[in-house]
Amino acid sequence: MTKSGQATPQRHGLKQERAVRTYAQILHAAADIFAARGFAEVTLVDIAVHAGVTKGAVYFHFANKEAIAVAVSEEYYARLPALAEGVKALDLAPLDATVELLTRIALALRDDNVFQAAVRLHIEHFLIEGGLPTPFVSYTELVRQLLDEADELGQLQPGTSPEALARVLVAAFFGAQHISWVLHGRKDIMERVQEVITAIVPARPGGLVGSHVSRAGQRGPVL
Amino acid sequence: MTKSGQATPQRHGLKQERAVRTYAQILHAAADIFAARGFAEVTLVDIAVHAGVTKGAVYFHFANKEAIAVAVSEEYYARLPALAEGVKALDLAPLDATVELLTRIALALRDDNVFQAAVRLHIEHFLIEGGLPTPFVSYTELVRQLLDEADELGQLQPGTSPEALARVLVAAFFGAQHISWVLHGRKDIMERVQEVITAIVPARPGGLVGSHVSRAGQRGPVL
Amino acid sequence: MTKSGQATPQRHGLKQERAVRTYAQILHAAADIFAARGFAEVTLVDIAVHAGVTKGAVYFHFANKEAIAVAVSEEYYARLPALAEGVKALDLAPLDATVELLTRIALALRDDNVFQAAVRLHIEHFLIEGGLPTPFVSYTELVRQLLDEADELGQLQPGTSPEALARVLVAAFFGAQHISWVLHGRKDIMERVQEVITAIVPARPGGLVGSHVSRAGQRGPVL
Amino acid sequence: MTKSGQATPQRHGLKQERAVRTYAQILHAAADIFAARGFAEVTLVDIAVHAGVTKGAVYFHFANKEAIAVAVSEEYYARLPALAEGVKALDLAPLDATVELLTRIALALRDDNVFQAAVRLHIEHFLIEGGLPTPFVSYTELVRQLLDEADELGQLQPGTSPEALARVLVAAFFGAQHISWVLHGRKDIMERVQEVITAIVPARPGGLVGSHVSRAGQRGPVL
DNA sequence: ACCATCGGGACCCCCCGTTTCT
DNA sequence: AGAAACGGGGGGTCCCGATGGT
Repeated sequence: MTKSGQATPQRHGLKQERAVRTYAQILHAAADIFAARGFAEVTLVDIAVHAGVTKGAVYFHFANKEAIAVAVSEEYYARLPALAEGVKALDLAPLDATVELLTRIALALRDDNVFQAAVRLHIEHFLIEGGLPTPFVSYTELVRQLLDEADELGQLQPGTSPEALARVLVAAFFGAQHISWVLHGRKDIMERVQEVITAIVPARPGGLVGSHVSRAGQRGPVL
Repeated sequence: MTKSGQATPQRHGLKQERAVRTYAQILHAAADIFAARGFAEVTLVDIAVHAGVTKGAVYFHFANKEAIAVAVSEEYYARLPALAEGVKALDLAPLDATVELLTRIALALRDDNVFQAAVRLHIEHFLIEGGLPTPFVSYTELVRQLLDEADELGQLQPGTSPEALARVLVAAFFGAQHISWVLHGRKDIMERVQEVITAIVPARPGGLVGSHVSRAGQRGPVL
Repeated sequence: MTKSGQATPQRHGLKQERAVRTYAQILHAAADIFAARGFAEVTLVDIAVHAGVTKGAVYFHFANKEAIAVAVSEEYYARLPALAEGVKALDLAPLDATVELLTRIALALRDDNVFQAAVRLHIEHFLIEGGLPTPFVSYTELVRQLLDEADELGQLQPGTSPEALARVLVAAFFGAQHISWVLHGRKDIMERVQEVITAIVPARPGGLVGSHVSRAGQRGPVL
Repeated sequence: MTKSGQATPQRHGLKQERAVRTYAQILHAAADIFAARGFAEVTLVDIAVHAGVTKGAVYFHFANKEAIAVAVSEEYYARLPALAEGVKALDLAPLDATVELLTRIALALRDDNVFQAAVRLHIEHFLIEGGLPTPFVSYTELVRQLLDEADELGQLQPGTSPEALARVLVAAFFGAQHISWVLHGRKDIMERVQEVITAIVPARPGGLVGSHVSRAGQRGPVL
């Protein structure tokens, strides 16, 4: 959330740095409020007020309400690869990397309202006429690559298709976080995701479920 | 759809059978249209027109738009047990019964717009102020019971919690059908659900994935 | 302006007589206010307030603001023939009838806000997306028929085309009333129209400009 | 269009000639676009874009949107006398001069978008809060002077008031061009104006309708 | 009882003409 | 002169009662 780094580097042709600040304010205010109340129940004014600017400012930066939603969603899709890079950098075995990736995404879903907003907006994507990025595919692709590697190392059950397993894993992860959200406001998301990992990801050689790495990743009070 | 039974059990003594017909018309029109366009994008007039009645008629039978959504959802929750009974009647081994149940629900999701509408409405439940039944719990409970039985028969991996497995299964199933819907309009739902079953339900002794029963179910309509 | 007669006989399928009343109220309020301030400067709320109803009522009777304008315009085009009939009934010589017709229309423009509104709306027709009736043509046709008759009676200058003369007459009449409106709020419309008649309509045999009939038509204080 | 002269007489000492160019660009872009779409339907951005400048530039030169409209209108009123001078220079008999004047104005209305814009803006003058020059009066005055001269030469019908005839002529001319605009996009304006002249201007001694001069004028551009 | 007609009021998005910073 | 921000409605839409017909 710091100005440098992940969020809205130098989008568009925003010339003045005040504009960049305003843009980011609006985007994050929107993420906050979309995460909490969804697309339909949020008005432009809500976003503007929450961002501490006026409707006009919002209108200057975004063509319409949908454009804001799209921008939030794109911010999410811009962060995902960064997250993946972070895992890559750990140089783990593929299955451990998979677990680590899912764990980190789960954490982000619990703590980062851009993630929360993006998921919720995608759920409501039919309300948003144009142009949310297609969900799941890049995500599934990410997981599939890791499982392919694992397969080559002979770490999957024989006869298991990495592609199918990736799809199942993504589906289960998505379902688990969704159910956790609906039933308990994502309070239990880490446990539910752990269950998913345990049940679906093959046991890793010499490793317990939940490696030290992924444990380390759990900064917040998971249990 | 018979007057007695699951749907609209003698709703406040509808004397004239025309009223019953009108009620059912509205309900099914609503299911159709909710399934296709969601809650927010549907207006009372849309439902009225699609049902071939006037706004006044709708208003007579339902307090408001949400009440219609709730009624559709309740219709769904009334059908679920019936579906479960159907599986029970087959007298299958618990894991086979689980598979059968999931398969049948997937088929219903593909073919029956009450099911489709209910899932979609639940997805948008935050738009619907009051009173959609809490989702997932009865569902998860159903699966858990079957897995408990399987556990007692020693058909689960040692150390596996039936409850956790039930949650994972439900999550994966939900996620799979959702992704299938978003990406391909549920055209590939059966394959995706099969993948889920294969990856999560333990292999049944001497049984291939997809028993004759569930195969048979893949052809005809649900009931 | 009485309920019976000229205005809004039994439009649409307005079943309840309150509805008919409301419709007429809105229409006349709109005429009033359009006549005074034009299309663009009038809001739906203005009309609703002036009619003593709410926006909802307006929305029930008219699809949008333009539809109101169109209705007012149509009301005008419904009254024109009636006016022409009134002249026909006098059984005057064609040129006298022409004069009488123009005179009566001028009076209506001075006194009747449906006429005023229609003319003004037509002036702003480019603001009104769809469907104002094409102006001038039926009007010109009316005059041309009278001049044709006069021509057959040899009352036009030899070599004069009745059609062209009709066009000129209509143009001059329209121009005169417009200028009178812009410069003097139509206070001097009768004099200006009289000037037009004098200059363009050939002198009638044995008749002075401004026959007794048309004088009689001038109920208000013309001079 | 030359820098000196009719348009933009040293408007508040524009030092830079770039500014002069920009001013003219905006003015003519505005004329174009006002002529085509009227005052209300044109936005500042439309004008700015069409002129190839930014909103800021527009605001530098004009206080607000109305000021642009007023400037266009004034440009028109600055050109009218020049047009009259051109006719004067031909040294025609007064009635011929009248015809010539009307013909040239008609041509300008057909070909020059400053004229078109001005007429249209005047039509919508009620939308333009302050300060459009009062229309018709200087125009009528011009014609009246010519008809006065003709009267003194005994070229009007006895008993005809030159003033009234001027008013009728202006009214008919205005009406004709307006109707031509509304019905046929001014394609037939020359014919319609010719009809007006034929019907209202007394036949000139030894001259046919449409003198060689005005005929000549029908071909080339106005100036 | 059941349903149709009609009217009520509450927003919301969008758009735009304007200033205020650079 | 350009970039950015401002704020005020307008029209449209909708969900829903009141009121009557059948």
